Amino acid sequence: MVSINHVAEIAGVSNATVSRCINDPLKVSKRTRAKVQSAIADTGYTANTLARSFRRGKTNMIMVVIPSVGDPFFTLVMEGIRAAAKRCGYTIMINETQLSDLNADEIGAMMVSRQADGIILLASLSPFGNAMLSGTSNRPIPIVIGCETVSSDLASLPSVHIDNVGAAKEATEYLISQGHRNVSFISGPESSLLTKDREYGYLKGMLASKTTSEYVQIEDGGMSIHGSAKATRKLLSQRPRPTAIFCANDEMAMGAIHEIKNQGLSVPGDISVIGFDDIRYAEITDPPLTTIYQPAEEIGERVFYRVLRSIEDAGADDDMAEIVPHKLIIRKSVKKFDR
Amino acid sequence: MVSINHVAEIAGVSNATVSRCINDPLKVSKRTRAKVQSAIADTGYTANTLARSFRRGKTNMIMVVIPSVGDPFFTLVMEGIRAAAKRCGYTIMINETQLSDLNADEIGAMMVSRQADGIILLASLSPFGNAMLSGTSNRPIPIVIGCETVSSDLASLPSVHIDNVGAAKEATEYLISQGHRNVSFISGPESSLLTKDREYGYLKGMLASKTTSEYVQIEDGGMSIHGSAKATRKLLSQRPRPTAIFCANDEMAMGAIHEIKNQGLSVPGDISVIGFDDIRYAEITDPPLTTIYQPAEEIGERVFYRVLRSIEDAGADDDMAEIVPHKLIIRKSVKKFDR
DNA sequence: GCATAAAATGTAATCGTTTACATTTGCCTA
DNA sequence: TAGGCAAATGTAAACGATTACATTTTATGC
Repeated sequence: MVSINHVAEIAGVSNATVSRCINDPLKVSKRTRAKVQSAIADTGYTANTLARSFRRGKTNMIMVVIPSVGDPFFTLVMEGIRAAAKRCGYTIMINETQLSDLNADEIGAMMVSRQADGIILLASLSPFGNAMLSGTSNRPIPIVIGCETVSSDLASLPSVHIDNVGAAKEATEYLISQGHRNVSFISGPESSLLTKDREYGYLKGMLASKTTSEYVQIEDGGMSIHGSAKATRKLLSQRPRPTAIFCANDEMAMGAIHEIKNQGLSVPGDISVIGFDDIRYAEITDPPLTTIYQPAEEIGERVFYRVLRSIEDAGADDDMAEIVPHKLIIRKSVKKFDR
Repeated sequence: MVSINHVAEIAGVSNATVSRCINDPLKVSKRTRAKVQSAIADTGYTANTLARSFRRGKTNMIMVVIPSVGDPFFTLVMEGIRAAAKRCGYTIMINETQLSDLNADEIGAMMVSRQADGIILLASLSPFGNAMLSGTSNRPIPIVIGCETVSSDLASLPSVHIDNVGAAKEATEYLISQGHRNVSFISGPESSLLTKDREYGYLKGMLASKTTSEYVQIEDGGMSIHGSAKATRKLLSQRPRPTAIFCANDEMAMGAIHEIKNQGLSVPGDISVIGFDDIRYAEITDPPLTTIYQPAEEIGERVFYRVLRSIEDAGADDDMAEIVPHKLIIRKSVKKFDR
């Protein structure tokens, strides 16, 4: 591969001049600049990014960790991140890390590998205790959590997300306001703290109502269609049967609706369903899904600027959670329950 | 940050010894190894990946370019890639590049930036002519295309995909075998060559039948739910109305089904719908979607090994297209048409 | 105990950039 | 035209790892 030195030789200047030509063209005279530029064109030279990042100690890359490519929720979050990153001259790299693999050590390793200037974590981080994460001071590179929450026991990290507890409580209260008493919740895996928050919100909502506690029922739907279908099957076999099911995300709501119909029941005729996230499929499910909207694009944008600020001014690092507003979107999957 | 030299100093050895301790521990005596290891533990040293990759001229990373995070089709492809990469000690980085932005120059820039040892392109590459791509010899790093196809006019690239033309023809023929004559096709944007192949397969299928040419009808659905809904609206307003709609992917089929129902028609009662890809939602649409299955995970695996082979043995580079088998999955969105 | 081979370690160059500092060139003014 | 200053360029030292080669230490056989 052709290096800066080849170019320098061909142009008849020193490598420093070539470097300046690229990074600070005004510092070199018009005449030499022309020479260098033609040498670059002739050789087809392109800078070795690795060498440059190494020398500069800066990659101008932000790494985004997501649990799964193919999760429709991330489309808009990424759009927000990408747009902001582009404006600021940063490149985005995505690292897909299955929820199960994700632990503090791995994230620590990423942070320390210096391959990115900052990390955006669109996933939860359960098994804490890694020193790297505990204080703002000893993090090699800044990290900000988006959408998810963070356990506050051992450590906290800067984050941008909605009030998951409040939103879930709101959804539950909506069901109750529609006359439902026997409302079940389909939850995700333990590892997702966000899901636990939503579960907690559900419990708070149920508690606030005058529902008897026997109606409070939580099944694990594993954040997947099939898991949710299975959980739904179990819920539907109970007597008395729930009249409404609240799912911790839309994907599971889709699974629940499918299973309910499969059993010959109707949504919302027999069972009402409510989801969470407002992914793009929510409006085309049959019936269209009532759900909680998250301002995904805005979260993406904010989370990026948050990382950026920490990169540019290490002192600006803080551990605050930034809460953005959510919204209950009423469609057709919930019906008044009157009996 | 603590470098290898700090560690060396603390352990009382040379940096070369520390390096050997890390990369080839058997080459250093037990006693010094212990000293070095405790020095590493004390200092919390971790190697600077950038420096290492730069020096070695190898990053052990493969970059996967996908048009959109949040496209459910990629889940399984990525799973295949990731599993294979893990086995082989490679890290996967994902670069989300919107279809519209994707051009040969950008890919060329990536190739040349040396930030990855190879590229997997899960997207098409339309505006050709970049020298970087034309011959196997002058590609800085190997690139393999997965799922998509490549225009063969100006250049060709190694690839792994199904026979899109054949599969689309098969789907069309299936509809015709069910008695349909007036079959429309909802296509994607020009930039996706894969879509064009499917369109071509549709045309071949229609041609092979005795359908009158007035029944051949193609609408652009832009690969999105809304685009497809709009295209469907247009198709449904025609007289005679199509009795079946074949969509270039499942997402668009979901949009089509939604729109058909919206108009008070039934699927498959009034209109049959067939999709493409067999994403995870295909079996829970209402009705479950008849579609073409792609062995996504296998494609991911193969495409990875293909890149790997080129990395390890530059001579092994070839421009062959590897065709994997597809399969028509019959569910409930197509009904016999008898009149 | 000595010669010799093998194992362990050290020395220093190297990868391709950037950049502080030194030097040269060009220009202007007195 | 000398002197002085600014602009342009060059020189060489980093950055942090790896590694070919040189050197030292250890082990082995007689």
